[in-house]
Amino acid sequence: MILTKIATADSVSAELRIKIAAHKVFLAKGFAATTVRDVAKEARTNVASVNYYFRTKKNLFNVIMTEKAQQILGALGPVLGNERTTLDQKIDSIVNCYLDFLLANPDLPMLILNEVKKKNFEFISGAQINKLLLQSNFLKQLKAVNGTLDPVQFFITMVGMILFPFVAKPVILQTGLVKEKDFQSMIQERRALVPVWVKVMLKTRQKR
Amino acid sequence: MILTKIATADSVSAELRIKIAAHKVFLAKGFAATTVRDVAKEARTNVASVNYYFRTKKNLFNVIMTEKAQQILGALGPVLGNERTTLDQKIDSIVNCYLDFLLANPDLPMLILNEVKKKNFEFISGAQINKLLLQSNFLKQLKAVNGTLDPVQFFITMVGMILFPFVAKPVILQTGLVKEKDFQSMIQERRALVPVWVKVMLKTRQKR
DNA sequence: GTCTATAACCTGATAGAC
DNA sequence: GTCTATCAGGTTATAGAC
Repeated sequence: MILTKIATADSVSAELRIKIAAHKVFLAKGFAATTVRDVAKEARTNVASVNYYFRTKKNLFNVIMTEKAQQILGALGPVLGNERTTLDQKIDSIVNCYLDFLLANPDLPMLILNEVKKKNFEFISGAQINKLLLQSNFLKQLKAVNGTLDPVQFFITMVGMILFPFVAKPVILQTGLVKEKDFQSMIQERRALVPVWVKVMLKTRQKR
Repeated sequence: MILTKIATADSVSAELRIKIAAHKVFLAKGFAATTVRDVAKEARTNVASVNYYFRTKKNLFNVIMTEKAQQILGALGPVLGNERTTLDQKIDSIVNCYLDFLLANPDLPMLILNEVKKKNFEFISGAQINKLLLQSNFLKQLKAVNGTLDPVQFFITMVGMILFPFVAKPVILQTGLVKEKDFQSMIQERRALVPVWVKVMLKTRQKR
C-alpha cells in the first residue's frame, strides 16, 4: 500500500502515523497479540502519545476496524442493490469486488472472525444485513430464479467460496498444496471458477 | 461431552483432569488468551502441578492439538483411500465424517487456523498430505471423472463448503441470518446440500 | 503535544516445604 | 505428587516535567 510509505514519513501528523501503524500491526498480529508498544514503535513515537490520541488500545482498534467494515460493506451494497443488472452479472461483480478487497486485505477475514468471536468488535448488525442483503434486489432475483434454494445456505456457501482460501491460507501453504508464490494466481483463477460454480448451484433444484 | 463430567470428578488423576481442562479452555479461548491459571482452575488444581506434568504451556497445547489432528486425519484417511467405493460415495462419506467431527468440535477449525498462522502448531505436513490426499484413490477417481478440473481448487472449495460455516459462526449469528438455536439444524441441512453441490461441480467442465 | 518514569497488574515458570 | 510463595519479565495506562 502506497499510503504506508507516505504515512511513515516525518511530515505526517503523529495521529495519522499511529493509525497507519495500528492498521498494519493489528492486521498482522490480531488484537490481543498487539501491544501498544508495537504500534508506537511502528509509528516511530511512544506509548504515551498513542494513548493520548486514542485513549485506549481497544478504542484504537475499533477506529481501525470500523473503517475497514464500512469499506467492504460500502463496496458490496451498490452491487447487491443494483436494479439494472441481472443475477448472473451480480454474481460476477460480487466475486470480483470481494476478491479485489481481499487481495488488498488478505489478513482481514481472520481478524474479523476472531474479534467478533471474542466480542471485541461488531462487524455487522442485524439491521445492516437486513438492508444490505435481505431487502436487496439480489435476494429478489435469487428467489425468482430458484424458489427451492434456501437463500441463507446459498449465501453462506458463496461467501465461503470467496473467503475460505484467505482464511485457510496458512494451512494451505503448510500442506504444500499451493506454494506462497502461487497463492495470488490461485486466487485469480477463482475469479473465473467461483462464478461458474455459483451459477450451477442456482440451476440445481433441491428435493422437497 | 460425557468425558468432561467423568474427568472433572475427584477420582480421576490430576494429569487427566488437566488434559481435559486444557482441551476445554484452549478450544474456547485459543492459545494466547489461555493462562495456565485458567487451566489449573478448571482442573481444580494449581499452577505448579500443571507445569509439573506438562513442563510448559506450549507443550501442553501441543499434546492436546496433536491428539485432535490425529483424530480427524485418522477418520478421513480410510475414506479417501478406500478402493471399493465410488467417487460419489466418497463425497458423501467425507461430508458426513467431517461434519460429525466438527459438530463435536465446533471451535477447533478456528483454533487450528489461528495457531498454524502464528506457527505455534503444525497441523499437517507436506508428506502427510501427499500420502493422505495426493496419492489417494479419491484423487485418481477425481481425475478420471473430470480431467479439466484443478484438484487443488476443487479440494479447497469442497473443504470450504464443509468448514466455513463453523469458522464464520460468530459473524453468521451476529448478523441474525441464523439464530443460535437453529445453527445445528442449518448444519444438518448441509449434509444433503453440500454433496449435491460438490457433484455438480464435478460435472462442470472448465474452458481451456 | 511529546516524552520519561512509574504505577498497578498479570503472566509463565520454579524453588522449596510438606 | 502437591502446594504456597515468589521471581523475573512484560502489559496497559497515567502522572508530571518540558
